[in-house]
Parts: sequence; structure tokens; C-alpha cells
Amino acid sequence: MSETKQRKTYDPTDLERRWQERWAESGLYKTEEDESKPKHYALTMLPYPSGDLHVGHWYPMTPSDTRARFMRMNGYRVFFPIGFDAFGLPAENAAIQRGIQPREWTYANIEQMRGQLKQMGAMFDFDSEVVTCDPEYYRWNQWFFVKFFEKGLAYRKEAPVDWCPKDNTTLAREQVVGPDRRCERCGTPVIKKNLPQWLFKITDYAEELLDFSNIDWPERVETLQRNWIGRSEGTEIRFEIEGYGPVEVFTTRPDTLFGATFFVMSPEHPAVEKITTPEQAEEVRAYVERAARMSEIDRTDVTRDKTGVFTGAYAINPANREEIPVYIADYVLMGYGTGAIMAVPGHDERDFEFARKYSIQIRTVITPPDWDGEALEVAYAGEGTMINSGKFDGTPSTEGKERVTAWLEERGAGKATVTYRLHDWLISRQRYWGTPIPIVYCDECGIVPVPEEDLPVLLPEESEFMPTGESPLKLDPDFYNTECPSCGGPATRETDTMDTFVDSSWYWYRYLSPHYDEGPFDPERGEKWLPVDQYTGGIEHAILHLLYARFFTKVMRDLGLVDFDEPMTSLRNQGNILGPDGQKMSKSRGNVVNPQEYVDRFGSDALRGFLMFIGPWNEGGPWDGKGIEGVSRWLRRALSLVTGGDSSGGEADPTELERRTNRLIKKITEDLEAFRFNTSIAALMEHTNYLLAVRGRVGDDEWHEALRTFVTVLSPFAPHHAEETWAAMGEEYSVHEQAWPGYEEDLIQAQEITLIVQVNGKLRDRIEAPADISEEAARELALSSARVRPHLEGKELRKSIYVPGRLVNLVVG
RNA sequence: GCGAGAGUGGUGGAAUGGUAGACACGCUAGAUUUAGGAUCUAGUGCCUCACGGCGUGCGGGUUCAAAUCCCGCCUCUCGCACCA
Repeated sequence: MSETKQRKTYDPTDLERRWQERWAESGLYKTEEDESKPKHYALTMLPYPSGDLHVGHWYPMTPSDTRARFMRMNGYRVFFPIGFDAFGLPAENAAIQRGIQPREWTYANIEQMRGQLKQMGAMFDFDSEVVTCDPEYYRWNQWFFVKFFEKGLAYRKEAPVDWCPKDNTTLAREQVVGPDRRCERCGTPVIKKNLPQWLFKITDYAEELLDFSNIDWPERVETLQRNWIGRSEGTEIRFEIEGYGPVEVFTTRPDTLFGATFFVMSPEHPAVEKITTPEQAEEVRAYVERAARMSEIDRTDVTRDKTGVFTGAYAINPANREEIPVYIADYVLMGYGTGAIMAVPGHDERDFEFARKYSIQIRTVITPPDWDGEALEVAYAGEGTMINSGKFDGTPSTEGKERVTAWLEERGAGKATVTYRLHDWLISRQRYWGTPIPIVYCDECGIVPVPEEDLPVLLPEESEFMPTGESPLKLDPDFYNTECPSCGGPATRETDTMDTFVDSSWYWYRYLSPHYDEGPFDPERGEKWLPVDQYTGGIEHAILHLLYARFFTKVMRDLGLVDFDEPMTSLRNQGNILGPDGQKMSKSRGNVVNPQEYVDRFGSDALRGFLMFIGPWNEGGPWDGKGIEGVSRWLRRALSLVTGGDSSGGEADPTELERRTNRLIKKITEDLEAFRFNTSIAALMEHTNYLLAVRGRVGDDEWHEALRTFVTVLSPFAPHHAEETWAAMGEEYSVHEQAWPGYEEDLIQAQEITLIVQVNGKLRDRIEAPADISEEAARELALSSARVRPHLEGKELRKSIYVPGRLVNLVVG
């Protein structure tokens, strides 16, 4: 076939459509259930049905597909499902704009995206698809809620919550981002509001969530989660406040207790009002009000001057019975520790600054190295020897921590304790488009969970969903008014819905049996497939979704639903695919790349290949529309290995063909094991170039065998083009049912090598030599090189270094 | 401020102690074509006519040999941030 004809007949979209139809007809990607094979549950994060699939979906999903295909070819039965994370704010916002129901918008998008997902040519098992806004799915969100409630893991509390004034909803702490505390979704500064809220008691699992020893997750994710959980070991110390009672503080430095010269409470501390003396009341009230009004931006500005107000009260330092003044100051946060601190200005920077400003005594109780005995000019937060600390004088501060704590424990004035930064997970949302919380409020019976057999509590089909700050469901009397499941009397329903992160905390269990109605998943299916072997998705979910996912699995274990501790054995994150300008893709920047136009022009294999080729997968990078053309050219050339003409020249070396084929298998195998897609594609391109150069110059059998192997290892990357080439070779359908080829290390070794000759470490010559050349022979060869000799002139050969099969370095001087 | 990651041609990147720049994009020249933003061939780190020299953010060190290891610094990205 001539190049001209080949060019004209190349139509990647037609080629790909043909094979997608054939795959669907033949059920090629139906999940393998043969239990004689080892299982591999490959999971990619499920998309939100925002309308169209964008490159931000292709980037994580198609390499994950390549990896899943690789595992399948390696003899695993692979489960690779997909679904839609379909509840949430964007549906409401879009619905408000268009005047339609969120449900309508969502399902239309799902329909659209399902078709686009199929265009990827991935081996997704669409039979297990899950849509989280289906009652069939969210019924089990509610079931979990009830189970959590029964176990005391779901509780209701009046609490100041982070509130987004634009989206009119509560946010989880994790959804508030940045130093100026903005809404993760819309960027609006968040405010505080008091509401009764439902929370999940994730803090019960804080300690266990710190243990990553049995999972292979990126260190970065572990670190993020560890920092988020924020475990801190210290001592809780009880200070008596005169005329009030005991108030506890938390400190990691009990060894500095004798240096506590004042005491600070957060302005929100419940004791503040009661301890304030009448003389100070006015000033204190003004400060508390100012703190409450102050925006979070100002409140958390680290560079701001410390401010505070004396309450008139005094606390007794339990170590030395000293009376110390009690202040309130906004640098002490109600949300961490006990909301009160013992202030040790000598050894804490913040306390130092405060003490300087309000002329409070600064006492040195830990000696800095080479201390001259003079008053400290800056706080010394390091370790040293305890002084001015009564019977502990002379004790190293490192030992002092334990000894002071033990001493306090003996006297009932304190105890060793652990504090976490992690807070319970606030799941209530005052929105329509989410899972209704299955709780009924009865005047007689109080808080009553909806019985299991009455689930699901259906989200009303047609509702007023405009955000008013109130839960929209409160405006729907048919929903709101109900009877108490316990006494049958009139009652009202909880009208808040759940955070959508609840939906995504267990969805991979539902994939196993999406229509099972006796539990969240069929335990038999679980036995066969759980846990997830390989999870892939964005690093941005490091602390939200991935922490909740682990939490849910641990609760499920304690409910007896599963017998393992971690949901996903291995996790890999891809980086972000950026716009052509190197900025994050966003509609407002106008740099969003629509994959459809590239699929239409170059086909899905080219887009897949380009996204894998662009750079290391875990790093992401900017989109380059030109770059995809190179990948498209390569695919066309790969196809022409079968359909094109021969290259010119004499006989090619068949051993070289074998050697390079084995080397390719090894390279791709190792790269795919390690998620290095970019270097795989480079190796495939290089090999294609080589094959084109020797086509028609080796024996037919050898050529055919080499081509078979090439197409086989190509198939996970470019499934359509590999299938087309395979068919053109006259091979039996389908290349995707081939076993992954093995390789022989011996065959990779070349007979001839290029011996590198260096003089004093500088490259001077390259000489062809047998691979097994001896050190002596290699040295002789090097010394006799015409390019090397001038560099040896008049110098003495001190020694020579020989790296077998690689190089000789002559050291002269 | 703390923590993590990164810095290599015009561009994306490759090489984790042993030939720096694989593989691509782009560019240059040529071939083919009515034409092309198609395809093919050759070239392409910088300086130099050449011999050769220089070259992986900067400065030092270890080594026969450093992009790679060590020390100090600079820059960028991300995360956390008054966490007691």
C-alpha cells in the first residue's frame, strides 16, 4: 500500500468507533470472575457529572486504564468500575441559573458523560456503575448514618460552624482553605454561625488513622494526613481560679510550669463571663465582642500584634502556689487544646511578645546554652537545664517533662494527655441536593433515627431548592411533617442533608453489587474483590476524601462488615494537568482544554498517549496542543508497520531485533509497575522508529514475532491502534486477550558495546568492543586510541579504572 | 515561620555515581507535492573556521568519575500556619 493511500485512509475516529463497537458486542471487558486468577481491584476516583468530560478527567483515568489493562494481561482478574458522584452544590447552582431541577440537570449530564467516557476506550465495567444520587445508593448513606448513630459515632451539637455566605451553606473544616479562610468552592471568605449540627466522631479513630504501616500510599499523603490529625503529646494541668474553680490548660512543656507568670483564655472560653470582675467587665465585654466581629482574616493574621485584656481574676500556679493574672487574648484559640493556656513568656515566643507589651514578669526557668544569667532578650524555646523550679532545679528539661507531670499526677493537679488538631466531621448541610439525614424529632421521644426498614428517606422530587440559609426541605410540609417512628405521634424530620463527602466515603463497596438491597454491598462479592488493590486520583483529595474513606472502612470493620482495616492497599496520585499558559485550568481564566476537539481530530489513543507522554504522571504539567500531533504521527507510523512498504538497505541483524524486543518488554514492564507512563511511550516510539528502519530486512518469521510482541505491549497504551494493527497482521481477535510477554535478561545483553574511554574523567573516545572484553584488553585498546594519545603525552599513567562493559578511565598526571 | 517537592537546550522532558540532553515539540535545509498546517530525509545545547573549550539555579566539598552523594545559599510550586 502506498504512503498516499495510507494517508488518505487513516481516520482514527472511525477506526476507534469500529473497535469500540466490536469490544462492546463481544463483551471483551466484562469483568472476569474466574477465581483461579488472583484478583485486582483497580479504582479511579469517580467523576462529578458537571456536564462534559474535560482533560482533567482524561488525565487521571486513561493512565489508570492502561495500568488496569496491564494487570489484566498479567493474569489478574481485574475489576475496573466507574460511577458518578452526583450530589452537590454545582447541580443546585446550575439549576438555579437555568430554572430546572438539580435532578434533571444531573441526570442529563450523566447521560452525556457516560457517552464520552465510552469514547475513551477504557475497559470500564459499565454494568457496575453507581450514581450516588439514586435512592438505591443514598439509602445506604442513611443506613450508615443510623448505624453510626447507634454506635454513638453520629451526634448532634449546637456549634459555631463555618458558613459560606455566598453558597448559603455550612462547610466542613477541611473545606475552608487558605490563611484568609475562604470557601473551597467559591472563594468567598467564610463566617461563623451557630447552628445545631450533626457530626461524625472521626476523632475516636484519630490514633488509628495515624498508622499507615499496612498500606502503600505516597509519603506526601501520609504527611498531609498526619499533620492534619496533628497529634500532640503533653500534659493537661489544672489551675484554680480564685472564686470560680478549676480551669484546665494543655501544654507540651510542663517542664516550664514554674515560669508561667500569667494565664490566658480564648475570648470564647465559657468561663470568661463568670471570672471577670465587675471593674473589668466593660473592657472584657468589648474585647469579646470585637473578637467575635473580627473577620477570620484578621483574627488569624500571625504578624498582627498580640492584644488582650485583663479579666481581674487570678489563677493559682499549682507548682508554686503563685497568683498569676488571667487575661483573655485572641491568640488563644477555642478550637485547640482546652481553649486556655498557661503563659510562659520566657520560653514561648507568643507569650514573650504579650508579656513585653503588658509588662508582665518574664522568668527564665530553662537555661539556654552559654546563658549569661541575664534576662532573656527573646523567648528560648529549646531544651536546657531547669532553674527557678523548686525541687526540679538542675533537672534536664527533657526529663523534666515527665517528672513534673508525674508530680502533678500525684497531687491530682494534672495528667499526661494527647491532643489532636483533628475535629469531628461536621456533615450537616442546609441544602436540597443531598442525602436527607434520616432523623425524626419528636416532642415525646426526642431524637429518633428512622428505622432501617423505612429507608430510604426519599428526597422529594420537586422542591423549592433556592438557598435561603434555611434547609430547603423545611419548606416542604409533606417532607417536614411526619410521625414519630417510636410513638406514632406527630413529629418533624431533620431537614438538613449530608455533606457529599459521605457519598464518596464508601462508593467502591457499592460497585461490587450496585443493586443489592440487603446491605450496602453483597458480602460474597466483597469476599471476592475487597479491598481495593490500586486506587488512583488527585492529590487534592489527600485529606478530605482519603481520610474519610479510611475512617468509614474502620467503622465498617467495627460494624463487622469487613475484616480489614484499610480501604485501599495502594494509592498513586497524578499531578494536575494545567492550561496551555501553565495555570490551573478554569473557566474564568479561559484556558480550559476541551478533549472532544482533540478526540475528533486525532482520536482517543492519541489523546491518551499524549497525556501519558507529557511528563511524569505524578507531576502533571501544562497542556501543549502541538505536542499531541507528535503522538498522532507516531500512532500512524506504528500502524504503517503492517500496512506500509519496506525500508531499503541490506540484511538487518536478527539478533539485534531480538535484543531490542526483549529490552522493550523489560522497560515497559518495569515502567508500568512504577506508573512511569512517559518513559514507556518514549520507549515505544523509539522501538517503532527502529522497526520501521529494519522492516523488510529481516526474515518473515522473525519480523512477525517481533511485531506481535510490539503490538502486545502497545495495547494497554493505545488499545484501538493495537487492535487495528493486530487485525491487519492477520492475528486472531483480540490483542487485549494476549498474555503479557516475558523477557530474557540474557538476550538483552549486547555482544558489541561502545567502550567509553576517559582521561582523568573526561570523555576522549568511543571504541566498539566485545561486551566481555577483559580489563587488560580494554586498557590496551584505550591506550592505543589516536584520539586518546595526545592527552597522555608527557604524562605518567597513574592508574586506570575499568567498569566492565562500559568504560575505561585513564588517570594520568 | 514550619513541612514537602522541584530547578537540566528555544519548549515538555530523559538520565539517581560511569557517553548529559533519550523520546517528542519547535526550528533550519532538502526531497516529494498543483498546493499544504500532509509525508519523508538530514541537522539542531552554547562558544569556535577548526583543534578544542564550556555546560544540569549559585558557591564549596567528596570521588578516578557528580545533574545524581555531602555542606551552605538562592528561586519557584504546593500544603499547613498564633496548635500552646
